[in-house]
Amino acid sequence: MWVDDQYIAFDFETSGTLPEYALQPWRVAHNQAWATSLATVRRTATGPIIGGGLLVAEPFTATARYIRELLTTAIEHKLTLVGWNVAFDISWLLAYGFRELVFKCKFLDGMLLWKHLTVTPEYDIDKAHKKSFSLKDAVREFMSDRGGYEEDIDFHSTAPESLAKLHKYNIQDTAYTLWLTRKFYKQLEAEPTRLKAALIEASCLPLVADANLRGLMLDHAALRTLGETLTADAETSLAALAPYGVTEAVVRSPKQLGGLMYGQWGLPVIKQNTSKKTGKVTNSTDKEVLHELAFIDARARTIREYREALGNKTKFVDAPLESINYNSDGCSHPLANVYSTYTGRMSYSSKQGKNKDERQIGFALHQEKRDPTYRAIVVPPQGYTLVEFDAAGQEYRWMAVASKDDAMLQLCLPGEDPHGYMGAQIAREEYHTLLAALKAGDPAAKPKRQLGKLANLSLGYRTSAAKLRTVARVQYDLPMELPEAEYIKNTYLRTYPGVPRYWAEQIAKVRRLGYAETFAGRQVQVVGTWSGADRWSLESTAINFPIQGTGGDQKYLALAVLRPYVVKHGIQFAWELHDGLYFYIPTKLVDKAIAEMKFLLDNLPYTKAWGFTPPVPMPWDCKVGTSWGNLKEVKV
DNA sequence: CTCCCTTGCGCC
DNA sequence: AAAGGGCGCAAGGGAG
Repeated sequence: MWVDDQYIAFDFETSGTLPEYALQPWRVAHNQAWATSLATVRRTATGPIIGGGLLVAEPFTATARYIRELLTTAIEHKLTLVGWNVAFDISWLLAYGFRELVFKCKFLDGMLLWKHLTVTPEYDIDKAHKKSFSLKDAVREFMSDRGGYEEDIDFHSTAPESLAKLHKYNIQDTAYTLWLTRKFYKQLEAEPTRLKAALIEASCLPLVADANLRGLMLDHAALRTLGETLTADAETSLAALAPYGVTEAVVRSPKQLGGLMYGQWGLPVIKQNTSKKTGKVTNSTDKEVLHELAFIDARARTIREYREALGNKTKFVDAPLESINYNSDGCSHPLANVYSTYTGRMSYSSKQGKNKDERQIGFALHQEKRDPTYRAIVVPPQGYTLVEFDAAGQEYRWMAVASKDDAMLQLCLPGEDPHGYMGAQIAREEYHTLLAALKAGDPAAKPKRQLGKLANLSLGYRTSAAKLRTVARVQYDLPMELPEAEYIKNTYLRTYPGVPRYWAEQIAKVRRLGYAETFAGRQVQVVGTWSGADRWSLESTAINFPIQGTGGDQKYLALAVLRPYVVKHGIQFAWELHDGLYFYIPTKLVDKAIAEMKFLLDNLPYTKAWGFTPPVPMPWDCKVGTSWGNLKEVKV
């Protein structure tokens, strides 16, 4: 239960040698950014206690004194530190050198609690305009009499009257944060499982703040090699295409490329895009189109290769290099955002600011290609080894749990091979015959399992046969035709009859309740016109949310359980990729640590944390390496 | 010129 | 009628 004197809210105001450096705490170490004000607020029976102070006029030791006072007070009195988007403020605590104390503290984020209460997926065309969860929006919505207090605040002035005003504003921010967090917390108390899911999630905040502050070390030689390869690839493609009127500008413009291919070359238009807003129809030049056109004109294949080389060079070589160049600490800082998708998953951003003012602080970490030559650019710091734990077959397993499908559940038991099973079904073979052939290295067996894997990964969410055919042809380069795709889809539905049953029952349930929930108790509001244009979208949310959302909750539970172990052994949380968690482990500790961490992960306290016991094991795989590109599976 | 929208595509 | 879901980033094109 919420008890006022167990919480203390805090908030930093920050600045730097450039205004935008105020958002980049890794510049503290280089005197390019600093905190200008720290405010702390507690509620007591006799009134609020306000702490902290103005920092910019103070010597550095005073800043440290205020921070130490906050953290030691919190630790001594077992207070939870409350903030708004608090991972940012935790990064500042860490930037000033208080790692040890920070990791002894509990944190809570009012913004995230608000999300837990209100998040709803966006359905309309206007997807870009998502609800804002800023403190100012919360104040406007819940404390309308206090609105406008943020007007005329200068975050960077050093004039005494401006500074006094800034600090007063900071105290207000902090007080509102505490009031709002308290309100949201009490609201969640009525639904204990939802509150618990939020509290487990909150446990990861200092780990995330630490990772955001530290950033990623990149291997310059690997970046150079990748850049040279992609530049050479692009030049080769361009040399082959230039005689036919292709230039870089043409390939980078769908409109110009369409004009060339369909106008001048006379290739057939096989797919069109219709704008949802204007209804305007354009000729598609996407990779599916190029894949199909390649059968009648080899130039289409080269165009696809050219466009890929250009795009990948920009995204995975130029952007990482630019971020290192920008940050001045030799690192790239893709920023992790907790609970930034409606299912609860994290996302990363690689830029701050918008349009002309954008700054390249990181790169598209979540989009890094799987190819080891791309992933090789990320390396652990000196003396550390990179270790990945990934939740084995995460979505397949949660789909098995959600659908209660007998065959799926059975295939989640130790020693089974779901893709081999599905492959055998498709090939009309006996499961164990295929397993034996796979084990014997029979060359005909592997493609059969591959097809099973494709079916298992693609068909769990109402994918059409046409879409399956496209994925098989374009992604896997399998010459599949529609009848075969239909056969595979039917085989899938026959093999796992619980899955279509789950679809129907889950849709009906969510439609009735108005919300969907994960096995951890995280919810999303799903309301709208179930009979209209939004129907498919609403239904898909109903089906998808428990699977993807539980995966997210599983990741937060894993981080919560690993946190004490990681802190105790000097291990650093590096980043996440939905079902994968990456750590830097001191190299001397690796053997012992991976065994112990895997044990913790394989035995996560689902029942205690969620009040739900998965009916099948939820194992984690472990990979170890000296870069993201050379991770090797380790059997622990 | 800036800003917004659309297309295209990378990962899970 | 038919339709996997979730994101973020790059680039051109067009509106103002």
